[in-house]
Formats: sequence, structure tokens, C-alpha cells
Amino acid sequence: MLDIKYVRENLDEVIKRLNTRNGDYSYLKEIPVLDAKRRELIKQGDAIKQKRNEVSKLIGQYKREGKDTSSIMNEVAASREEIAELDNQIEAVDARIKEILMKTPNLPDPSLPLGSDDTFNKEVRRWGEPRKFDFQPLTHWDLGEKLGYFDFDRAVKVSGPRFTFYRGAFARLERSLMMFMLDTHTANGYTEFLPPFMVNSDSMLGTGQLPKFAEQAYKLQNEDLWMIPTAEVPVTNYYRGEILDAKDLPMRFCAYSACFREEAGSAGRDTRGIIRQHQFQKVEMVKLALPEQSWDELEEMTHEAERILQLLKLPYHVVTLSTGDVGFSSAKTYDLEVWLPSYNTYKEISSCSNCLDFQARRMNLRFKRTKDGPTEFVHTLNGSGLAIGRTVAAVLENYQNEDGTITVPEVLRKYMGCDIIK
RNA sequence: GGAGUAAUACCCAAGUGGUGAAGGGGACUCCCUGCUAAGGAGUUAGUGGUGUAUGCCAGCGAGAGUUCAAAUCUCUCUUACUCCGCCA
Repeated sequence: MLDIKYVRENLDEVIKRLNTRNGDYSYLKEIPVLDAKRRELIKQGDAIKQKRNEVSKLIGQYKREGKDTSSIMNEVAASREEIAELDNQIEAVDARIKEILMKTPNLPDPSLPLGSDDTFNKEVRRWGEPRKFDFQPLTHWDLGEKLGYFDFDRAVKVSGPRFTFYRGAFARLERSLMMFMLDTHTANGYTEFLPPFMVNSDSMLGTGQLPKFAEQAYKLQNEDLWMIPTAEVPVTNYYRGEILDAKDLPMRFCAYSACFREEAGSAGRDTRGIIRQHQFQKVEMVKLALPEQSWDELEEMTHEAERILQLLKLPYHVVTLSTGDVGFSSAKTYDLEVWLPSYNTYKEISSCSNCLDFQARRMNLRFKRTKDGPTEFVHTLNGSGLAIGRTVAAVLENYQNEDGTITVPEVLRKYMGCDIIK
């Protein structure tokens, strides 16, 4: 959520910056009007309440003294409706302001490339060389079906499209990658979480999935529970509503979870293989940081995600998302894209974002520098470290051999218990 | 799922209609003191809103209601605990 004071005082600049997201945010012009109205109503209401409180005290005093109170009682009674009416108006204005602000995305950082979509994303660095095959490489879905380690048909029978059964060595590969990623992050000072895979609406509002993107998540019937689209939701909401001590920041967390996505609107995209599934597994990194730390922490977190790919020796590049492609809650996002031979291009495998105080405002997550000091909003960051399913696909395709076997990356051998997948 | 009990600050806790929300513990500050302990004095009701401001308004799990006035009475909800049922 944007700071209403900032919106009020910098309205034109705010609209201009938001419009670079490829939308029209001129509706924000309503905010200063509503805000002025709200403050005026509060002023009026408080004055009447103050009067009422003073007279009410007198009533108590008169009663004790045995005096007649009927006339001043009428006086207070008269203010009652007036107060109720003003409170109702304030409530309505507050609700309208909140409705507008909650559906408004974060301000894109000025450093982002300007552009309406992902074609304007800018490569910032590249690591490794795409492998040159001296045979015709297979896709990961063909490798999986050939070896019998992916079963797409039975997944359709049991669940539906965009689900997959992993079997045997591939199931173990997924688990090995999860262990490898968590071990790497925890060795680097990230605290491991195993979060709930379902969260309530307040949590979804806090990180920005609600109210705007309800159709992209799975909602349970008859319960205020949503299947998490990413562990970012439960982990970032962990301290929601609390006031942290500045000396405990930054906090660094990592978490394994399954992630559930409706994938509405992506019909026809990535229909083969395990690239786009309704359920996938991911290791997520989340950071809570002081405002002055968050940009450095974004760089650090991105490098931490890159380290996983480097240790796996998978070629990738890093891109800065353009203003038209950056996510709702994010001010700046680096995507890591891994080389996938079957796509003959780089494919997103991690997304590292600095949300500044945008999520913290929504979830009222704050900190204090000193006991008597002001409360300030924490900066929140999140990044995949990494999407495990897509890492499986990348390992399979990049490490395949001509005979259809797959060489196990060195760092995974202790988890896999073998050097080669046959 | 059923029944009962509860929710006040960092912790324990008093407060059943009258307006500065007791008290204790802990923590912190100061005093006393060779040192420590003990003792003495004090601070610790968050937080948010609003205003130039001493301030004012809201706030006793959340929401609604009754009343001139609600921590206190009524209703709904949430959460925790106990018992029963079920269960990996």
C-alpha cells in the first residue's frame, strides 16, 4: 500500500510513475479529495465527542451529589445521532480510501527500464555458456516419459491437466534439489521455515495477492483459507502486525513449500512438461530489512539465488524487469532465467523483488530503532531460491547424454546417492 | 463436531454501569553504598488518528447493540484452555 501522505503531496508524480506500469492510474486524483474530507469529518466528530465526554462527567458528578441531571442529559442525548452520523461518514470515506489504495500497485523504482511488457526487460549479466550438443537433445518431458520417471497421463486421470506424477529417480531429484537449496541457504545465514501451505485472507491481502488477483489463487470452500501461491505469503506475514526491534534486522528466512496457482489466462502456454503446473515446489527466500539496507539486501539475495545455479553449473542470465512487467507489490525485480534447450532460450527460474514498505504498510509490520523512538515500516524482500520443478527440467535437459541417461550434477550426488540417472 | 471456562500492559492480576484502568512481579533509571546483595525514589496502558500546540479523539480479543455514560450489561464472531467425540 502506498503512503497516503505521499500520494496526497506528490499526486502528479505518483500517477506518472504508476502509469509506466502500462495502466491508467489517474483515478488516484480522488485520494486527496477523500483525504481532506476525512480529516474535516474527524475534526468535527472529535469536537462533539469532547463536549459529550465533558458533560457526561458532569452527569456522574451531579448524580453523586444528588442534583437534577435531566437537562444536561438531554443535551448529551442530542449529540448522539450527530456523532453516529459523522462516524458513519468517516467509516465510509476510510473504506473508500482503503479500497483504492489496496488495489493500487507499488511505485516502480526509477532505475527500471521503461516499457510496456517483458520485451523491455534488460539483461544485466550472463553466466555460463549454453551447451552445444553433438546429438539431438530431448525435451525434459520426452526424457521423463522415456525413462518412465514422469507420468503425465495418469496425473490427468487422478487430478487433471497441469499436474504431474514424478516417480523414482526424478522424485528423488526434486527432493535432492530441495535439500541442496535449503542446505546452501541455511549455511549462508538464512533461517529455515516450514510454513503452512494454506493461509487466511488477511495474509493474502498483506503480501498483495488480494484483493486484485483472487482468480489466480485457489480458495477453499466454506473456509477463509487459500492455497499459497508461494511461501512468500506465509513467511512474510509471519510478523504481520508486530513491532520489531531494529537490532534484529535484517532477518533472512528460507522456506520450502508447495505452491498452487490457478494459471488462469495462461491457456496454451507451456503446455508440455513441468514448466507451468497448478502445483509446483519451491524454496523461497524472504527478508525483513531496515529501509537503508533493502537495496543492498536485494543484490545479496539475487546473488544467493544465482549461487544455486552456479553450483549446479546451469547457464543463466539476470534481467531487470521493465516497468510494464514488474509485479504488483514490487518496486524492483530481478528475474533469473536459466537456459532450457527445449525452449532454445532462457526461462524464468527465480524472481527477486524489493517491495520496500509496500507490503509492510498493508500488513502493519513495523520496527523501532529505540524504545521511545517512532515506529517505522520494515522493508520486505522475497526471491525464489529456486523454483524446484523448473530446476529439475533444467538439470534434465542440460545434463542429458546421448543414450538418454542423465549425469547428476556434482553437488547433488550426495543427495541422489548416484552419479547418473538411467 | 458437542459442552464448559476464559481473553485487561512484558508477565500475573483487581476492576458488574459514573469517567485519571488498582496492585504485584519483572525490566529500566536514579539515590544510598568499599563491592555485591538488601534498601529507598521513580519510570514502564501499547498503538493509531488529528492538530502549530499544553492537548483532543479512539482504544480493556474483534464487531454490533443497550445507555446521558460500557472494561463492566446483551448479541455475534475469533482465539486459547478443559472435558467428550474423531483422528496421522
